[in-house]
Amino acid sequence: MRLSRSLIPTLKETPAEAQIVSHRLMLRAGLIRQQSAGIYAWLPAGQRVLRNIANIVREEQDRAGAQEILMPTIQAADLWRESGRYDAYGPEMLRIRDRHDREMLYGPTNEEMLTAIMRDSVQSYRDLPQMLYHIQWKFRDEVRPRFGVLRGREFLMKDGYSFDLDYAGAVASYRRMLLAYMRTFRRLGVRAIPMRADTGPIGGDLSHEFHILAPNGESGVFYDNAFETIGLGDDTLSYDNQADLNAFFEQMTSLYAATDEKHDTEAWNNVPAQSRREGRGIEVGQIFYFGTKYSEAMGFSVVGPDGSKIHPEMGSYGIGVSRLTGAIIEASHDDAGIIWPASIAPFRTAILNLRQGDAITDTLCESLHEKLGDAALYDDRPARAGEKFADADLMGHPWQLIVGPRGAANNQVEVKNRRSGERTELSADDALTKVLG
RNA sequence: CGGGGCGUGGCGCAGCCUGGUAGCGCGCUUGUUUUGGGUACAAGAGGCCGCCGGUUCGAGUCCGGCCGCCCCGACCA
Repeated sequence: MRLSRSLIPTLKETPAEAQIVSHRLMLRAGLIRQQSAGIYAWLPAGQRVLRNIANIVREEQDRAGAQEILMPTIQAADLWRESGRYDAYGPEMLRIRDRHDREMLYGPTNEEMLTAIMRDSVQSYRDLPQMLYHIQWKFRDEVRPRFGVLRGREFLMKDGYSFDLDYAGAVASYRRMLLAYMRTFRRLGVRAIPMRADTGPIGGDLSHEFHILAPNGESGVFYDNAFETIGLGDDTLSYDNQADLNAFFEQMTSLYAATDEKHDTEAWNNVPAQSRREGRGIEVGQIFYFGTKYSEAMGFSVVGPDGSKIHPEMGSYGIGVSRLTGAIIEASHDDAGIIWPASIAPFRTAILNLRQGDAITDTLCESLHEKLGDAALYDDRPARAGEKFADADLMGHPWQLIVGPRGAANNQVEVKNRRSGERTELSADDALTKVLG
């Protein structure tokens, strides 16, 4: 893509409303623009990041055997009356009336809807287990939206739901998702730590929050530093092997990790002092088991092999897709701007033409652009070198191909790695190889 | 929801106290210049001063109401 033809409006100065670094950088790098408090438009570069994150989430959900569906953003109030949550939910739910004065709402989540769908479609124990998910915009009318997309009112979310015949099945689904989540975060280029979370009235140990470590995190976190070195769901594990899933679950949950809310001083003291780590974390996902809460309340049952009625055991699995965008920036940036992990960067490579209008430089840049295709952003603006450097660093492309007239005359370009800052003079072909590798 | 603050060109801000033709920096346009980390000079374009009402000969400025946005706290993915 050519920068001269793109809507990527970078800003030299920080808009006054943005306080924390990810919000500032998202505005300055031209990823988003605010429309209302906690509601954002995603501009081309931002949309690419969002799409990249969503695609990785989708691929890992599919790999774990979940099926993608798509549910509406607008739901009928009556659905929520069935579970009793219409009255219980409070002012965070955005309630709307249509032209016929019917009560509707902009969904904050979809347990009711999916339970109703299952109720209408699944009658036999033979049809279970099932695991479904959707990636959808949701809305919670936060009292006080802030921190840009980290605490927005409208947000893009992956929500998954499992339906099993019994508790053992629900546990198996839960463990499967734990592995899927660790694989997802690993591919996103961040280290997320599963922390024991509040299970509320359900009880048990089947609720975990996934936190990315970042200085601006909303929660204080305590964890065993083994999480900084162990493999987090590598490919040797198989979803088809329950022993693998159990062992992985055991490994993830036996190490200490908790937010300040669930911090247990006694257990903490059992962690060797040199392994204790304290910091702050941003929650980017949560998984939990909630049993038959909705299947009972909404009358969803299947017939068992002996003719008995079984209310399926359910679990819910969320990942904040739009929130991850901000969270990853919080965890990966420097004074100059964003440092994108390659897997989700809007553009893997930027081509910086330092002498727009110079025939040799132009030709080399065009050729690089053609070979790299859509994964590259070609800065073909008639701007000064300094501006191009600053914008490229701000936007955070993992690689920069810096093409100036001196080098171009010898078919040489400079390759800069955004994260390490390392620069290398290479032939055009070698540069391409390096960037594509 | 309690407490605090702010709305003036695309962005950052001054002007308001003490009413009298709306300003600065950045960005934008054109030209010259410069040419590897936001160059210099010149000439331009661009503003229902958040909205409504009041006071006044006259309101960005004073008064009232409303709307929007931000920060701290409580709350929350």
